[in-house]
Amino acid sequence: MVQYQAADLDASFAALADATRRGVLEQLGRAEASITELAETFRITLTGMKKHVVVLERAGLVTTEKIGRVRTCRLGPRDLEEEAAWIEHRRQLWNARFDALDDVVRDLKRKETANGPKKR
Amino acid sequence: MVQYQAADLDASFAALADATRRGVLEQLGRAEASITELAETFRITLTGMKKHVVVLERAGLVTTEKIGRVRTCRLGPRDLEEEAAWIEHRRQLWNARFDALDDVVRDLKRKETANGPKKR
DNA sequence: CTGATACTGAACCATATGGTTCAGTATGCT
DNA sequence: AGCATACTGAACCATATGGTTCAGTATCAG
Repeated sequence: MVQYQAADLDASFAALADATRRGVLEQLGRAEASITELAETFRITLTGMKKHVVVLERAGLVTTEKIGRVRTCRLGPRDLEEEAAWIEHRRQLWNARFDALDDVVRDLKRKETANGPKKR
Repeated sequence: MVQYQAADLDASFAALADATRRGVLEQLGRAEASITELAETFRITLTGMKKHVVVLERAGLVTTEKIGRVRTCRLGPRDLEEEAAWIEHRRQLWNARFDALDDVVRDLKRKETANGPKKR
C-alpha cells in the first residue's frame, strides 16, 4: 500500500490551490521560462512571481537554475503521481459509496412502484 | 475538451491542502459522521471541526444535513473528477517532456560512448 | 421543568498568503 | 566605465487560515 506523506501533499495541494501557479505549471509544460517571462504572462511584479516560483519549488513541482542574470524555471522533479494516486484512491471509495446509494435508491423506487405511486 | 473552472479548482485544492481535512474525507469515505465524532477523531474543538467542514462543503466535497441536534456529514456531491483530470492532463505533458529529456540524455550518452568514455 | 448534549456564532490570536514598493546586487552590453 | 537588465530581499499591507474560548440556542432524555 502506498504511504502518503502528509507534508508533501500539503505543500503540493497548496501550490495547486492558486490559479496563477496552475497557470505557471501550464506554461512551463509548454516551454521553460524565466521569472521575467512568467511575470509578464500573469501581469504581476517580478517579486510577486518569484514568490510563486518559490512555492512551486518547495512543493517540488518546479526546478530552477540561475545562469548569469537569468533564472530559468522548468517542471519537475515531482510529477504529481502521489497526488493523482491520492485522488484516485479517494474517488474509488467515493464511487463505491455512491453506487451503494444508487442501489438503495433503486431498491426504494422498486418498492414504491410495487406499492403504487405515492400521493403528492 | 474539458474546461476547468478556476474557482472550483482553487476551492477544492485548497480544501485538500490540509491533513485534517484529508483525514475527514477518509473517515467519511468509511462512514458518515457527526461534527462531534469528527472533532473527537482529530482532537480539536467542535468549533474548529465545524470550520473544516464548512470549507469542505464550500468545495462541494462534503454535504451535511442537520437532524435534531446532530449535523451528519457525508461525502459528495463532487467526486474530484475535475481535479483528477487536471492532474492527469498535467502529468501527461510532464512525462512527455521528461521522455524527451530522456531521449536527449540517451543520445548524449550514445555519442559519448562512440567517442570513447570521457576522462574523470 | 431540568439538565445534558450538539452545535453555532462572535471575537480573538498567531501565522501564512498574495500582492505591492523600494532599495539593493550581479551580470551583460557598448 | 557606465548604463540597462534580471533578479533578490526587506518591509509593508489586507485578507485568509487554523486554531482557540466563551456565550449562546436548540433539542433530547428523564
